[in-house]
Amino acid sequence: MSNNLNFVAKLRNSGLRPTKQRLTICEILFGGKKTFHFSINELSNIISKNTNEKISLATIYNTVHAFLGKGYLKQIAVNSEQSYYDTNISDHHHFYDEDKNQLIDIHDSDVEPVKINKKIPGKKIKSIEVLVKVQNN
Amino acid sequence: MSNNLNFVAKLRNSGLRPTKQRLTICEILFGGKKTFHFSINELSNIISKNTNEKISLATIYNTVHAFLGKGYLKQIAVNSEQSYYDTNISDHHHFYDEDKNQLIDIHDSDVEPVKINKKIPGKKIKSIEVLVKVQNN
DNA sequence: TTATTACTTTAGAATAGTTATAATTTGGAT
DNA sequence: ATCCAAATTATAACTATTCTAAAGTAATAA
Repeated sequence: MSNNLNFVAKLRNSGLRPTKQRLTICEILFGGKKTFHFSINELSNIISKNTNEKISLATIYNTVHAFLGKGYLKQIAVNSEQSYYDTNISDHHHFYDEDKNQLIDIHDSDVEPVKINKKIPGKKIKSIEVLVKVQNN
Repeated sequence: MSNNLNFVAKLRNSGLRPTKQRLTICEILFGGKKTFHFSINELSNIISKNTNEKISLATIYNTVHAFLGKGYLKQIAVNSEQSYYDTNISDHHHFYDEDKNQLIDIHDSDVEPVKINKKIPGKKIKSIEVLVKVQNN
C-alpha cells in the first residue's frame, strides 16, 4: 500500500486511469523488491491469494496488455500454451526450464552482448531476446 | 517423389512407420532445396494445394510432433497465437516481423556466437535461440 | 456538488489453436 | 493370408485469449 501514490502517478502519467483494479495489480507486479515472471493464470492466482478483491480475467488481460503497451512489462517469447511476462523490463535474457516450465533470468553480465550484423530494409529492431532452453541431464 | 526411398529409410531408421501421409509430409518439408518456416495451419494449406491427398489435421499435428521429437524439425520460440516450426535444424536465429507475422532466418555468419557464462545445476542446455523482433519504421 | 462523458470493468459468449478419444484402417512380421 | 501394434481419422473436448454489450466509475466542467 505504501507505493500507492507512486502508482497513481505512474498510471496517470501514461494516460491510464488509476482504478482500484489497476492499483492492486500494480502493487503485486511492481510493489515487491524482486522482479518476476508470470503468466496470466499465475497472476490471477496471486491476486486471489494475496487480496480480498476479485478481479475479472478480462480485466487482468486488459491491464497486462495496457502495461505491456506502456513498457511497464515485457513479454517473453517461449513456446508454451500460455504467454509469459516479465516485470523486469531491462535488457536481459532467459533460461527456460522445460521440465518445470519455469523461466530464470540470465543477468546481462552473464551473456556477451548479442550483435546482429544484418538489417532488414524498412524495419527497425524492437527487441533482441535470447532464450536458452534447458532440461534435466 | 524422387526422394521417396530416402524418406522411407529416414522414417524407418527412427522407428516411424513410413505411411503414405508421413511420406507426403516428408516430401513437402524436406523435398525442396530450401528450408522454410511454417505453422500447422500453413502446412495444412500447402498439403491441400500441392497434393490430391487429404491428410487430417490430427495427423499433421502428430507427424510434426513426431518429427520434432526425432530432431527433424525445430520449434521456434515466438509469441504468437500459433506455433512455428523450421525445417532448418542447424544452429541459427531469427528475425520476427511483427507487422507481417513472418520469420526470417539470420544466418549464423550474421550473429556473433552467443556465449552464456552461467549454468544451472543439474540442467543441460538444449538450445539457444535468439529472436530479433522487428517492426516498420 | 452534480451532471456529463469517456473510460473501465465485468460476465459470459465466441474464437482459435491444440490435444484427446475411440473407432477404423494400415504396415509389417509371422 | 492372418494378426497385432501402430497410425489415421472425424470429431469432441479443452485451454488460452479476445470480443461484446451492459453496468459501473473516474475525471471534468458547470
